Amino acid sequence: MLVSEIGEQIKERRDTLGITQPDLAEMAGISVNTLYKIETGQANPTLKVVNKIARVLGLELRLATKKPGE
Amino acid sequence: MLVSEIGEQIKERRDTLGITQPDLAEMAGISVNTLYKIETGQANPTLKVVNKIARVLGLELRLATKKPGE
DNA sequence: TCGAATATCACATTATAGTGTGAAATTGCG
DNA sequence: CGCAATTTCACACTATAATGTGATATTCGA
Repeated sequence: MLVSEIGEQIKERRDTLGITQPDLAEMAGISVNTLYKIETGQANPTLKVVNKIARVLGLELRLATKKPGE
Repeated sequence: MLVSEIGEQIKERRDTLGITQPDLAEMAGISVNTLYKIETGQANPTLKVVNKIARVLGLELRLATKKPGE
């Protein structure tokens, strides 16, 4: 999964939950700046930061075996 | 998924494939130092680095919806 | 058991992720 | 339309991930 795709997914999920960037950033304990950059694919975040965001969004980072088709 | 768990999973997979740290590092285009730290849970890697390693190991980073049980 | 391969570790340096500030766009609702 | 909330953005600064080097441990097969 590309970094930019992770960003899109985060934005999608955030919109679904009706949360603003400042609110999600606050809840995740990161800066709005960082969140904005991640969502727009301008960042290469660390696992910790992605995990913080994921937890708030009810998502989870996984390292899964890649199947040929996907 | 915790950072340390990602490291364990990477080491497991690497051992399964019978690849050495230097070889995996070389194939992934990162330093042995970085790989070692990730495997031993001493690092907080970026998505790019994890992706590089995952590709070589036939793994894939996913942001999945977390289910209540897990 | 001895030696080569491999893994662990410390340390200094470089590259870059993350923050803070403040301002400009954009969106959306009254 | 106006106005407030939200998002996008630039810039300088700080924190830290990643590298390079070299040395020490550990593993493991001949």
